[in-house]
Amino acid sequence: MDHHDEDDAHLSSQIVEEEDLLFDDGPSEQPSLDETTGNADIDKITAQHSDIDETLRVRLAGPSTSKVNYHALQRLFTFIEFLINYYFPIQAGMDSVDKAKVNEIIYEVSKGSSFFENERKKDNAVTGRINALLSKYERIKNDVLSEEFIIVDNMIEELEDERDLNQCIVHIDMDAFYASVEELDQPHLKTVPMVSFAFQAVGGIGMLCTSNYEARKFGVRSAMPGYIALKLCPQLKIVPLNFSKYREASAKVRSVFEQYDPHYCPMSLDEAYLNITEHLKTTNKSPPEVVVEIRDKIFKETLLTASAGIAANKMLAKMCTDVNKPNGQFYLKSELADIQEFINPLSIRKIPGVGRVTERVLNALNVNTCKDIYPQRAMLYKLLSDISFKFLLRAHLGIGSTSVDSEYVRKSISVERTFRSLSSRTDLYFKLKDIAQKLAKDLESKNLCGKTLGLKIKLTSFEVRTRAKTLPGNIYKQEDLEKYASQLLEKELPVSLRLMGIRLSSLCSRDEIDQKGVKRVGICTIF
DNA sequence: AAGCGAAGGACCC
DNA sequence: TGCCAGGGTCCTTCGTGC
Repeated sequence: MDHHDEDDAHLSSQIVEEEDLLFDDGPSEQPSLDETTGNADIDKITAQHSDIDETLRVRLAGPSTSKVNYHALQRLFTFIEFLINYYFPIQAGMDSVDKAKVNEIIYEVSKGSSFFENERKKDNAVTGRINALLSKYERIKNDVLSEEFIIVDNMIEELEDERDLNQCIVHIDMDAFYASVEELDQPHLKTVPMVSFAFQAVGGIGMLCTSNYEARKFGVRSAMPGYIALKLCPQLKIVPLNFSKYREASAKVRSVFEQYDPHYCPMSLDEAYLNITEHLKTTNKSPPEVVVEIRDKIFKETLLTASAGIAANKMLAKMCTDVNKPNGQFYLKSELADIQEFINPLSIRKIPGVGRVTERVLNALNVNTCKDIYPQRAMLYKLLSDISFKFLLRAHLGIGSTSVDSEYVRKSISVERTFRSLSSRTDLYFKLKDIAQKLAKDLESKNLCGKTLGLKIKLTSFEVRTRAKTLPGNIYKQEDLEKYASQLLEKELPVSLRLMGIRLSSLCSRDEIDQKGVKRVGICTIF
């Protein structure tokens, strides 16, 4: 019916509804021990408490020399950070959890697995990146950088021109959406730890997609493998996913959004941005009053609660949603002073787009909160790429996009599947055929074809490889997908895989091409 | 010199 | 027993070829 329906196909494929917070602070944050402890073997950490305590005492005593070895300091820092996370992790929604025990269990269960080893490898790579940055930093840290300060300050002036304080943007996020929908149908689930699952690719109960608040008390979260969740909470009630129900609930929620902003932008089944500037002109209500009204309507329609953030742009609105979650909202006035006051104390991790890795990198450069960006701006300008630096600067200034619209242009389409480890040629090609078939079906339903074909494989070791080939013309048929993907796979053999995927990009509508797969170009576009 | 394709990652939901 | 998804976007780096 309305333009939003077209998005449903891609949005409904979204499985995980929440951020994967737990594992961020788990064993993937592998420490690299400093020279005194020899190597980076995490297994020794629990076994060497006395050594660790010694190191910890040294660290807590502060730097005793004026000459700082940043290389060693970084390793030490990572290590201490790991220790703190390991024993006292800060995790949202886990106030009543025995955090140490949770991480202990996760660590014990994951230890030694291929996944774990791969995470360790990735983490070491990040540490290498950080060390490279730090040695660059070492070279410039005593420079005055007056030129850079001037450049950056000019940049800030330019960015200020982008600032638009005249829009009222709302970010709305449903609370524990899938779990809450399940609780509507089965009220007894409200009082017990419960999760929904999907992906039984490799047997067992697969990956969790949502958890209710009871389950979170045990440290159980979405995007956690089921067997770990059961270790954390043996009485965990597991229910199957029921997408049609979530879509139904989502449609009701969206009908409310529609009333306040016909161009609202859905980000997933349970999340959307609205621009209520126009709506505000039709009422005497203040922005927060309007949002209360929206959330009330959502509740009346669905019996589900939502949280919201109200601010001058999308970035700020999203950050505001976090403040009073669940079932709450936060209004950030569109005044420069209020925005600065709000942004400054926040951890850089709260910036949408700053994840686990970027946080580590920035922390290593002494940037922990958004406030820290400003005094370090000249150094950051020298160390980071132009794009990354401007991204950070915008975040610090609280400048973000105010464009809310539901237009969505797909750039790529793909299908990937995980399975039990496979290595025989026959098995591999059989899987490839299956995946090509699924992709061909999706292409059919969306009337798309594309020119660049990509193969993705994940080895049994969890190493991921992607191979791509841009073809002379557009393809969409299963046989073609299979043919070109096979050529790419052939070069990788022999391998033992746990995942295969095919992606098609450089897309265009099938209506726009002739029989040879060549895109038709309108004559008038040439002249 | 600019542009593009390919490969690898970070991040988001 | 057995051991961590899938669908996207965007950025960075590198290499080749006009």
